[in-house]
Amino acid sequence: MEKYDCLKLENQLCFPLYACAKEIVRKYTPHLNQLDLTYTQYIAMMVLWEQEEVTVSELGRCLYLDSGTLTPLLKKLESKGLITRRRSEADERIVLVRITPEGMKLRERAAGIPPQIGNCLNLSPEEAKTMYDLCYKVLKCL
Amino acid sequence: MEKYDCLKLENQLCFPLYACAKEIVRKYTPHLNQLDLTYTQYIAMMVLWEQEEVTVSELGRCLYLDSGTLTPLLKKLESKGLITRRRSEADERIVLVRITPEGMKLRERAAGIPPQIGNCLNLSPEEAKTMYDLCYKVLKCL
DNA sequence: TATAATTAAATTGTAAACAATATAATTGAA
DNA sequence: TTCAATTATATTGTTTACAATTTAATTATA
Repeated sequence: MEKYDCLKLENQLCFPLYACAKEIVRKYTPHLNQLDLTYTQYIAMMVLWEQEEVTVSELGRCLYLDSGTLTPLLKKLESKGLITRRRSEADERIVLVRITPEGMKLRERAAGIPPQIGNCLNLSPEEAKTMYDLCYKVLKCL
Repeated sequence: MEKYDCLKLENQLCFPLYACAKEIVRKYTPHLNQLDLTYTQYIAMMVLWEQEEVTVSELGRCLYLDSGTLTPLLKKLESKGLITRRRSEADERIVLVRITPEGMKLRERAAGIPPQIGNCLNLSPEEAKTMYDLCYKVLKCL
């Protein structure tokens, strides 16, 4: 065990994780292009397909993103007519993000995507589950 | 099993992977700031600490990055004096990236970082190994 | 009640990422 | 040999990401 072994790319856990995430997102891209969505826009829509209205900060907690990322992204989704943004009347600091009927319609077409990605990952259901659990274990303790 | 279940964030494998990679990179940031490196610059340096000279495309294959990302990044590292860039004489299309003594010096300080990250991941060595293997399994089949 | 502290979003600035395209050098085929 | 394909890198344009800061609203405290 040499002094600098821990600096070898092949001994890193973070690097394959980083590369893997990046490459899977790239796999999504051609499918998402058909919906005119980027990956980040897509996961934001996922939250809204489940929950008609959320605040920007709730969305940020769900997606591990901050307002610096979300504000321009949400403006983009708004300009496409998929969501609306309005200040809460009860607390003017809060912006409420709501999905539009147009946005809800996309769900149908989006539902075809995950199975197609799943198929090309080459993992057994057990392996996928293991990976899923390990990711959340890391995320929980940051 | 409902029609849209596959669109729930909690049923995605890609999302936790994406979030996990992002959050770990964020963990690196304060340590890398002390070396005046970003994460991507850091993994590029990792390749060069192992291999004194590489072409841009070799580096891209190692890191799963293309010239659109690497060119500006390498110019940055060059401006910091950590690497040099020059065209190959045998084939003028190729750019050779070489680490400088200055760049080599950084290795010493960088060696302290991986252990600190490892400690806060909350994974057993076996879990880390499993995750590592699964990432590479996915990467291999893209 | 006045003011300090906190909170929520937005803004600014920098870097990363990549598709698409451009440029230039090299290789291959007619 | 000439010109078409290929290869390597660079450039352009868009989006992502985030730290740091700003603005505005709300809450807590003196």
